[in-house]
Amino acid sequence: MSDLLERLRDRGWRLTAQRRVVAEVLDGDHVHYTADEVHARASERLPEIARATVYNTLSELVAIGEVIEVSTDGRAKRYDPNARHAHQHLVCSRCGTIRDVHPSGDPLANLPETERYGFTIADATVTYRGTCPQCASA
Amino acid sequence: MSDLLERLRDRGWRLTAQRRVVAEVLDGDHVHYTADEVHARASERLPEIARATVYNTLSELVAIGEVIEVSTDGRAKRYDPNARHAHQHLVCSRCGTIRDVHPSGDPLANLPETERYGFTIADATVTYRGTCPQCASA
DNA sequence: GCCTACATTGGACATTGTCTAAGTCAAGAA
DNA sequence: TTCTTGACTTAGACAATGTCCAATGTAGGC
Repeated sequence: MSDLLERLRDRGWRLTAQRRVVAEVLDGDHVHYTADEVHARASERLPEIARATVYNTLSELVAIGEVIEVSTDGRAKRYDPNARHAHQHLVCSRCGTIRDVHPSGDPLANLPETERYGFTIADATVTYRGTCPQCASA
Repeated sequence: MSDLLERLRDRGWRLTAQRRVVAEVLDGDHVHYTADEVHARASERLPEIARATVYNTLSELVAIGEVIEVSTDGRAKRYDPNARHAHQHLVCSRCGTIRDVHPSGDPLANLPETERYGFTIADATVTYRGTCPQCASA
């Protein structure tokens, strides 16, 4: 099934029930959950899973680049399993939901050398903010 | 001195010592402080200022658009007093410091209608991430 | 099937931010 | 100037999110 699990095994990860469940939760849907939402969904399948384990697993997935950590507001971070395709985010200012979008152009090209101040720049993220259709009609 | 205070008075704000100090801290420097850093610096001039007051004042300044709230990582929000000139941010992944930068082009123009999913888009922010010279040499 | 290093657990703790009730004070009125 | 009043501030409790640790459990190699 999930080739995410394959890749984890290739990295020498022990495949525990907990990690499997967390990976499945992330894999299953295209919404970007908070750590607590992942925990809630994982608990449905594996009721005794600890919050700390979810946090650990998510951090590890982020560290190896399988998942991207997104913090759009000052609230909880959200976890984006779609790390394999470059994309940006569209955020609803009211409810906080996030959609993946694919703008054209490369933002890095828009930052001239004189505006880099000696930084070694690794990447650029673009966040579009607005109101989603559901919140607009509510 | 600060015409920020002028503008606040024009809006009917009561000019208390606390608000004055918070405005001065933001005005003084071009670094983007966290709320606690603002509180620490404000305390130097007005030792009895409460944390809640700093939070209140910052929120109010954000609400009226004098200050921008920036959350680049999942940690504390930072407050950017440079709200009057459009700009983006360059963030050091290691130490978290933020610099204002002015890229060319308009990111909004790069998001085609088919990628807007019915959202009413208000604005776009670009965050460049990398390593600052200080962290690179350390 | 046994071992053992790695993973999980549960709960204490840390950080950041919010709320409230009681006291204080800026600024307009007299 | 002094008075009055409603907006502002305070201290501390509380909430949300995230981190850490010692004890316990278990995946996978032998």
